[in-house]
Amino acid sequence: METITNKQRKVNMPGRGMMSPGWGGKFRGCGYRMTLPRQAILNVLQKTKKHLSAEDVYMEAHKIFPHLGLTTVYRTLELLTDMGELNKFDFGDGRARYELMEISEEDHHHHLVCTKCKRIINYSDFVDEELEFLKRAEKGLSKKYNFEINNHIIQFYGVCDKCKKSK
Amino acid sequence: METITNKQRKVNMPGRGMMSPGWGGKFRGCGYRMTLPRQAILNVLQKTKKHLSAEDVYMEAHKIFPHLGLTTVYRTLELLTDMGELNKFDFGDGRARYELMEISEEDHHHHLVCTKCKRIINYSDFVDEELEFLKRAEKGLSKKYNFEINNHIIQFYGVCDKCKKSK
DNA sequence: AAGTTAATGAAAATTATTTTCAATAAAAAG
DNA sequence: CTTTTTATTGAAAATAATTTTCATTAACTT
Repeated sequence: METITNKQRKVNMPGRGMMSPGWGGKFRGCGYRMTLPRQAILNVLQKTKKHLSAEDVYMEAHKIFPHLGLTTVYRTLELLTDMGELNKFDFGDGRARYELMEISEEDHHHHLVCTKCKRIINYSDFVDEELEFLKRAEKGLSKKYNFEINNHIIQFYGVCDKCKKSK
Repeated sequence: METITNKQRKVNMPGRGMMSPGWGGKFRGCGYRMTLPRQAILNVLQKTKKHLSAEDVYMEAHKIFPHLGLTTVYRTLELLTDMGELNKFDFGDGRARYELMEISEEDHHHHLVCTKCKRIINYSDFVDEELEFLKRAEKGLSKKYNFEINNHIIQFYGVCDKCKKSK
């Protein structure tokens, strides 16, 4: 596990493999700056397929950039969410959970949430018919309510296989 | 605004008009008891079409049953949610919001959430095609993952009419 | 009417998240 | 490359929603 220090800054800057290019531009395009803490946080978000909480992100990013503070994690997650680059979820366990858009998009899925054990199952079945439905709904809704739709969430709640068996 | 006192208990018990019959039975069927605080809370939930927070419910129910405590509101809302009688939502404003299943069902709708002003628009368009999609998804998912689906959430996030205009 | 036990409310505790503010470091300017 | 500007940072304190504790009360049972 390599850590990022200030001296290594240029080596680890976007476009050199550690990071998909473009993040710096995205930030700067919105008037923000690309910083080491933000890089570390993005690295963590890009490497996982899990739904991390702010604390989870902090623990992981802290390994790469030890000086990182939890506050900065919260701020960065909020920023990315506002920029539309990050999906924020509530699975009912009392903390927000996050997933990069980038990842949701290349692997379009929704969630089955077990209300007993809080397990999350990603599913990507029915994507075709779902996209069909979503496309029409979005078009119709944005017209009728003059509402600009940027994102959507579909979640099913119920009892998972394991919890059904352990009853 | 009438308040409920202990002396009025029998008068106000379910089945006498203040309350749709059956709540007492539902509670007892699950091993719980029908109590005055719960009646007051249910009254509030049944009278509104808004998405109330725990605090909202407390303020309203407190008018009917002044001895009520906020803790009891939280407990009752959790209980009803676990019983599958109440939908719990997170619209991103830092507090949970609730809506009786009873009401969601008789007026099936989903939500447009404005990420700028947090306004919630209920919509019930596309319900037919949606039901079609949901029915198939639920059947397929419950078979493939052996997941018992009890509920679902669909939310669209974006910018509402007013916020678009005030840009 | 008395007994059993779930439910209650006040206060304290917990916990995720936000705010404050002086110090730091990106990007811009010279 | 140095200086300037200003966004960003992290530690600590503050906030606010929700949960827990525990002695008391009141639903339902007998």
